[in-house]
Amino acid sequence: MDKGWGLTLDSDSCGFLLNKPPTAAVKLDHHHNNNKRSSFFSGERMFSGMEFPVKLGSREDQTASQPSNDNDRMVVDEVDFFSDRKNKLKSNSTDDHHQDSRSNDAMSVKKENWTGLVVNTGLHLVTANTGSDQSMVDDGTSSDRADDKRAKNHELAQLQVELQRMNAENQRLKEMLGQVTTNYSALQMHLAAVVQQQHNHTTAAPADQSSQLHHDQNAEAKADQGKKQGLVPRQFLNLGPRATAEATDDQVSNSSSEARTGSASPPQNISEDASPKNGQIGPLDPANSNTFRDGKRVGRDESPESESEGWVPDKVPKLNNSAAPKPIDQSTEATMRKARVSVRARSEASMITDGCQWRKYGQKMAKGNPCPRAYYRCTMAVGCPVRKQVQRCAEDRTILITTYEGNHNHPLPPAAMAMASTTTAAASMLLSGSMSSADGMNMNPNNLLARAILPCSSSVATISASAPFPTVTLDLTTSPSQVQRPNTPFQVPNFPGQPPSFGAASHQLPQVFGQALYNQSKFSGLQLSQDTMGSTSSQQQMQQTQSSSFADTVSAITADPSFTAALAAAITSIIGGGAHPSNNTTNSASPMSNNSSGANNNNKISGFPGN
DNA sequence: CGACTTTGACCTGCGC
DNA sequence: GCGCAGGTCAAAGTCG
Repeated sequence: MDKGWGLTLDSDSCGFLLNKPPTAAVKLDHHHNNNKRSSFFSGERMFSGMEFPVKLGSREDQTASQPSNDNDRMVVDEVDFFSDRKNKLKSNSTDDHHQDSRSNDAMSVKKENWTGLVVNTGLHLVTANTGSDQSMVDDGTSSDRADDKRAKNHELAQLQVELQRMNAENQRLKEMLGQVTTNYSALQMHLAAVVQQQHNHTTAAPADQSSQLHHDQNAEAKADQGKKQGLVPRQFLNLGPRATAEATDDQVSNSSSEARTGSASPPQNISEDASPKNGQIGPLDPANSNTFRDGKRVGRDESPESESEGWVPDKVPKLNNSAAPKPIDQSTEATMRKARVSVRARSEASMITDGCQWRKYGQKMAKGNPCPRAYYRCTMAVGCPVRKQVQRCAEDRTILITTYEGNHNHPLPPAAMAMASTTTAAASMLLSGSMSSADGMNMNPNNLLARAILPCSSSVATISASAPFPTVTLDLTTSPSQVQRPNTPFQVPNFPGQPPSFGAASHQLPQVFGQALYNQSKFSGLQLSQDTMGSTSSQQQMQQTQSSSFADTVSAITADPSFTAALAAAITSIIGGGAHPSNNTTNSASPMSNNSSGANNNNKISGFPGN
């Protein structure tokens, strides 16, 4: 009978194992076997001999009850149970556990058969262990030991079960976190857009004027440079081939302003940018084609690096000057365009830790910047098209400019989700905005985002929709508060998944968007780092008041019934449309398509005047 | 030994 | 056509 108790210990553990995945269960079993071979083995004897009926009943109880009650459970049951379980566990997966109870019933009916089965199946896994220990069994002390062991095993099993449960929970939370992060970014953009719209309506009389005012404010620095070169700060408008064609410089400014305001017009600019890619650009005017051609150049100018480094000026003239129309097919345009997301962050490290694995495949000295530009390729998946360029800002060596290009074609680790989702969302928005303009506001749910981002972009994020590569620049180096808009304090909390490196940069990823929102739209090259230039002092003050004002702003905005719908649409677009890019390789929909080869040619960074 | 970095060569596009 | 610049490739070297 003591044997039976010993058996119960094993069975208990086994009972716990029932809930566990096969692997864990197996380990436990082995462990138990080692510790309690004697008891277990005796158990087998018991089975073969006499005790099945009792065991059966107890076994059912165990299966139903789970670990906690096992201690009190009768040994007999466990013995049978253990044998059954062991055999089945080893032979089969966890599902078998459920079947165990069934089998137990069957066993009661057919003892001999069952035992025979036990022996056979058990032989492979169990018998070896048991065989050696048979002699061991039987003292009262052994039963005590068995109790202790059983208790320990029970605890262990519980802990393991709990651990697994926690792991599963953790996994779910991570997934949720990724989605939440994406949604959060979208919401921020939308919120910024709404705030800006409100601000525009309240402050400015005519939307156009107001928009221009903002634009002018934002672009002042740019304008200065642009003027130097004979360019107008409005280049942002130029982004779309159409914009240039349709609008003169002044008109361009107007259109841009509209986009900022969040009116229907904004998408136009964006759409223009993105539209070419999809070939949705409505009518391609020769002028458009021309502009588009310019766009190529602009695109290079726009390349985040160039922007960040203020290389723009040189190219800007080119853009304007490049009036020479060069007809380009839509398809060509599409191939040429590749959305990019540039992240500016302060970091001492040579490269921002974004959770992905990168392999350096090249390094070049870029004109106008003493710091070499490094080219990295994502190595987390064989065919992953994502590439990034890392270069320090010539103006401020502490600023690290990372430009992402392409969509990951593989699952991302949680740590990489934040960055990937952010960049993807930004790029998606950029493209989607273009999409919408071409097709019409309502065509794509992303339009909403585009609207949101555009207005924001004008003030906050830097979007260079221009030519080949529409680029969104997320500037983490500046304080979120915007010079232009005291009202809009979006300070984004830390990204959950954000790697510490960003923290080191002193800017959290979420801030990327927050700042992006605040940054003025920079036309590809025009802007100098206005962020750094203009707003530092005021921004700091603003930040202090941000938290309170932000809460107010949020509450006010959320109060608006329309906001809910807009928000839902934005989230939907991001999740459904925008989110996909990260996981899908060839999602052309996202701005970041893969034409790496094409990209090479297109990007040309004009010399950076400053350095 | 494999993975990664370094670095010069090569390709492509654009401006003059 | 030539030169410049950006971007990529791939051999050689380095590191764990």
